[in-house]
Amino acid sequence: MSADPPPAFKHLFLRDEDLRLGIELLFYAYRDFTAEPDQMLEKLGFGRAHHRVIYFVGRYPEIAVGELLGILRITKQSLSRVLRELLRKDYVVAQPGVTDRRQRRLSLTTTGIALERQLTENQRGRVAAAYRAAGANAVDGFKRVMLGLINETDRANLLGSTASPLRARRRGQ
Amino acid sequence: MSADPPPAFKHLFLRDEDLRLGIELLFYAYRDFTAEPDQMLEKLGFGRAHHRVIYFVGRYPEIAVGELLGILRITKQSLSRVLRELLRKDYVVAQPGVTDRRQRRLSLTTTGIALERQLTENQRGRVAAAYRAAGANAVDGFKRVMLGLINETDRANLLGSTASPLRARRRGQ
DNA sequence: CGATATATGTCAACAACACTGACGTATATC
DNA sequence: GATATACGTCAGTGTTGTTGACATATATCG
Repeated sequence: MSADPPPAFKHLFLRDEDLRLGIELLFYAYRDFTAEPDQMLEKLGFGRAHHRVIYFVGRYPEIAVGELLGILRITKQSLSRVLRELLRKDYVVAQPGVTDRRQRRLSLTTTGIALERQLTENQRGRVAAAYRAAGANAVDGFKRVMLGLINETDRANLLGSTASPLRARRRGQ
Repeated sequence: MSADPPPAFKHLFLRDEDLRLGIELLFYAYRDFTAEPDQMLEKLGFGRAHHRVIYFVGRYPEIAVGELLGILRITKQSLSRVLRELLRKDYVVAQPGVTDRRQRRLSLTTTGIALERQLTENQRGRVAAAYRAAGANAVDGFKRVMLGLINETDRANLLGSTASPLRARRRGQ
């Protein structure tokens, strides 16, 4: 057991505790935020990766594969496995791009939309409850800090919320 | 393309966009928050799971295995693999509990503390930057919303920050 | 004291999801 | 026509999670 810090370092100590709290909030919030949707997905034979794809395809209809990769930051091989299932089971459809026919532009089917709604409902409810409990002022602060935690590239994109998904650099090959 | 919502639903629409933004902030923040430490860990032959163990053992020295499991919400078999490596490579030490000698109470070694610091430094810096950019008021709001996203059990525990890790129900067997 | 519960560990098998490397095809673009 | 881009596949591998079964030491209760 170490003694309390001398008064001169009190500020520094508090700041460190504060930063640790921030780190932990991220961990616990993400853990609890994903737990229930994960359980729902399990019953359908899907995993969290499927959720992410369904979510962002729902968010940006007609998104190109490359754009999706830029958001998820995974390799095309990883996406491929998940996406193939979603296409085969008719949750997602792909159609050639209009201006660039090499692209496969992804959208949710009616089934996909239903699933997306069901999955996201839980998270939406959780966010709504937290917003309500904290108040509008706190929500503003929440957003500002969260944006500060996110890399430049996507930060701008999230602010102009109607904007199209930014083309971020992909990983690997 | 659907038209703008009629004025009567404007509020509802904004609210929905707002909740979606909340969901996405969580995703992007967690993604970017873990990316750099993950890269560092990779060089040491460790993964994110190792980081989590090192972090929480550092946070709660002499933590019992069961308590750690309650925080991480994984099975003891999952923890075992990671913990064994950390013990073998002398990042973590275990000593029998004083009052209950069945327990193995975990602490970081000097090496472990050094690694923890190195790993967390990045995240601490990220949080510090976000806090600084957003301002003290926003930080308060951030904490309140984040706490609202976390399940009851751990919420109380996070507020009294000097408290010992709560004994949460474990999963599986 | 003996029965039972608890804290922890191990072995084994399996699944989800990430990665690298290599290579193929169609379409754009210079 | 050459080259770059968007995308896809096959194959192999590693980390991290899961279940199920079983073992050991210590605590606790009747």
